[in-house]
Amino acid sequence: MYSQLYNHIKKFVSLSSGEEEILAALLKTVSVNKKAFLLEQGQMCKANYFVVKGCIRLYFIDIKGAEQTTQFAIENWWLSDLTSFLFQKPSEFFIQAAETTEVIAIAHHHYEEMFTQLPKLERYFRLVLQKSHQAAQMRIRYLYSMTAEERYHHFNASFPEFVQRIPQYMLASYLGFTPEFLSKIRAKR
Amino acid sequence: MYSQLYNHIKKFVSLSSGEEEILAALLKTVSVNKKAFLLEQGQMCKANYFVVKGCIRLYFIDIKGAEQTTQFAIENWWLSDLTSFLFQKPSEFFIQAAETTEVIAIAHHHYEEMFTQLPKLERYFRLVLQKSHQAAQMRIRYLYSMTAEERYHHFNASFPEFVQRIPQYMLASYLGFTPEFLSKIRAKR
DNA sequence: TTCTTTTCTTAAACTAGATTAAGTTTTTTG
DNA sequence: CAAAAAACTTAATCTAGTTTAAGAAAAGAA
Repeated sequence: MYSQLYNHIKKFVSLSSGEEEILAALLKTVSVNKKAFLLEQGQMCKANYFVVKGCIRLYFIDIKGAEQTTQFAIENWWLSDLTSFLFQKPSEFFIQAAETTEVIAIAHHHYEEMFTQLPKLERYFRLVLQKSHQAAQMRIRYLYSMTAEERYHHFNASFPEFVQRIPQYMLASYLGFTPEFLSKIRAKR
Repeated sequence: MYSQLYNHIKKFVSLSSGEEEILAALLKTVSVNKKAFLLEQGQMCKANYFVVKGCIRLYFIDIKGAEQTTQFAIENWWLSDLTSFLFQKPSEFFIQAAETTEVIAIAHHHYEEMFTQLPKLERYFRLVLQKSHQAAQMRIRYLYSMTAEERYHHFNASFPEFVQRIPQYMLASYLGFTPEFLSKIRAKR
């Protein structure tokens, strides 16, 4: 059922089958069709999501009405609007499936309980968040040091299979430029 | 000695005086003069730093030779180049004191030991990292939705005292534009 | 297969912000 | 204190990337 998550956790901390059961009681599998939403602007972010299969993205709509993708999560990554999730404040973001996606959700009302019942997951999430923070530091570095064109080529070289999976307009907004400009870059080849 | 850090930890988890002693054995206080470095490009990031008093910044030097500040830490914040710190890889960043600063350092060779000896600190760092991740999500949102001028006014309104503490060229690079452009914005008042 | 919707492309006009360069003010240091 | 160094300003010129608008191609749906 949740074996993919268990395996991910086991890369970082041990987990007995008794503990798996305790955890299972707090989890829920959710299937999201392509383009469907796990979170919409104005709602409280109900859960922290672990992607089992597929791809989800965090985005918002800017003043001009354009979608700005700020994060993607694929297999074995967690994604949530933490500000909204942790404090149950209305979100400024959407979380949408970029492909038909299956996620495991840990709901807000189970989140602290999870750590009380399974304190070793503090370590797991500490390590997961450490990795996210590392990624964020690199992300900002790239945004501040590369031109739009360099960011595209770099991303494309780093994640060629992923680039194939998502529409270009999502990638363009993630890399911080317009779809039109992405077309221009691609036309140069 | 380390009471400011203990107090910060106690906001999140309990800490007995016995545990304080265990922790103290792994920590070190470092004083850094204004403009001095805790980390230079090419070195391994030796520690994770908790700012007791003052201000440190994480920056790199871009292809054009300009300093790009990607993060600041002031009182009661942690800062490190996580990629370099965790994996002891040569860093692409500098960590420099923006003011004469006092930090508490947890060295790389003590970091995992700290969690073994004091597992409850897993929770403390999980919560600290959660907050950092939240801040990173907001940061990206602002970078993607506001103009340079809006980012300046927003930051200025949010952290007026902090803006007074640092040179404008550091703030400009943190907000993602040039010092010349910042002057231009300020001249509009 | 056709129709509809979504995604991608092209190109001309435009602009936010960078660059360059010189001068001014402030801070630091001997 | 004077001199040097660091930080800030101003303004003209320039450019990377946006905007607008229209059409083409690809993907879904029926």
